[in-house]
Amino acid sequence: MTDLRERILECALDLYLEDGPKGLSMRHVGESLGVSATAIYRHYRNKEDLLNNVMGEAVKVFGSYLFASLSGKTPEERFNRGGEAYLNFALEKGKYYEVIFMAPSQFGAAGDGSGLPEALRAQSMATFQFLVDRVQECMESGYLRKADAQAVSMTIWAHTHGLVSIYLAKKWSLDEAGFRRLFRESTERLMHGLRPAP
Amino acid sequence: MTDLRERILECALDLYLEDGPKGLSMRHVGESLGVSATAIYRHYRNKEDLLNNVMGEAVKVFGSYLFASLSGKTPEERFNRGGEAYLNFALEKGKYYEVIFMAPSQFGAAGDGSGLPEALRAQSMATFQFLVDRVQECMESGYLRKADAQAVSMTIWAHTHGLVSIYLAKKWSLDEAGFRRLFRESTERLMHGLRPAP
DNA sequence: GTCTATAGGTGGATAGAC
DNA sequence: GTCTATCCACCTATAGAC
Repeated sequence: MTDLRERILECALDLYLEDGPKGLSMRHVGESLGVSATAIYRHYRNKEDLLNNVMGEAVKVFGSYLFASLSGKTPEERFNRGGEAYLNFALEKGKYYEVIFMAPSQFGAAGDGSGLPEALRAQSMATFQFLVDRVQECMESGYLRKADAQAVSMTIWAHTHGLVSIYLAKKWSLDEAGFRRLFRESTERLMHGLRPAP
Repeated sequence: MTDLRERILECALDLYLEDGPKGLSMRHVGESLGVSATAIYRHYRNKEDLLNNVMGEAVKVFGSYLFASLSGKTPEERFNRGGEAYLNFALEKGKYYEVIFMAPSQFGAAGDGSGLPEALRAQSMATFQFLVDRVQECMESGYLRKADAQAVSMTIWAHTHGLVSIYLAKKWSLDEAGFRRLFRESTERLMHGLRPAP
């Protein structure tokens, strides 16, 4: 039996994604786990604290995926490993992906000053800067055609996020293997236009 | 003073996007509009009916945007007008865009057999087929390089949806004019790699 | 068509027993 | 640490007056 604290986090994530912040209920979490609702308060101060921990965990896990790709030896390798890390995170931790990148505009902000939506925004920006850095060094190494690295990064991120979010929203009937193939082919199609002319 | 029925729909849309299906409350809608909650039941059977009407309206409006682009005389024109229609819909009816294309995986399905999430899925598929048709005829006319029209369409939709959804989630600090420019430039960058070699 | 009153349900959070 | 009991707030929906 894993730690109750962790199981609460997992269950809260599911409820949050099903019905939004208002759909996450301490009682329901408790029922799902076979404990009373009040037991949760020994592990999390209140509902807001629980929700913040869900989002914080998502951000932490995503960071660990992306960070690993920095071990690549060349700009190309770091770029490609970064892309794979992003894909792996999306497929292995799809629910965390939804929390970080697919929440509707106001979703959960609630104006309560909890400050976590701000952390999510910061996370997105840091992720984007990571991509810009990879693109920049690939332009210097000649792997990508020289251009505005920021603008090219936007194109790449848009394409990547678009693929992943449409897949996670189940708007394509594809299994995971099929999606991995689509992801690679589509990315290759895009990158083909971004590399130096032969 | 516009029709109360319409104002209810608008208000319900806002509440839905802020807090999800559970965050939409008849009482709150009523308060926002200065009427009692029960007044709403003269216009909508119940909460589910109200929510279904919100989504149905979104789908209807989107269809009207897209349909207009069919008036183009050539494949290129229909393709480009379709892209503009999509962008205009996203910018002029951003909240409807979120309802149709940005709802998290389970959001609102609720297993209640209401059948509307199914209609949304159908709408996405119809939209995608519309794009495939445009791409197909552009390949035949020579505007696009011949290739698997379905696969190329996925790349294009992913890029387009990615741009729009990141913008609507306010993950880029851009005003509308800036985003329109970004959209055009980024699309041009992508299309450049999809057109026949000179 | 819109109101008030009301029934019946769900939810957050605390107090205090064990 | 987890429970039961409890309080109060908010929700959907209906009945019936106006």
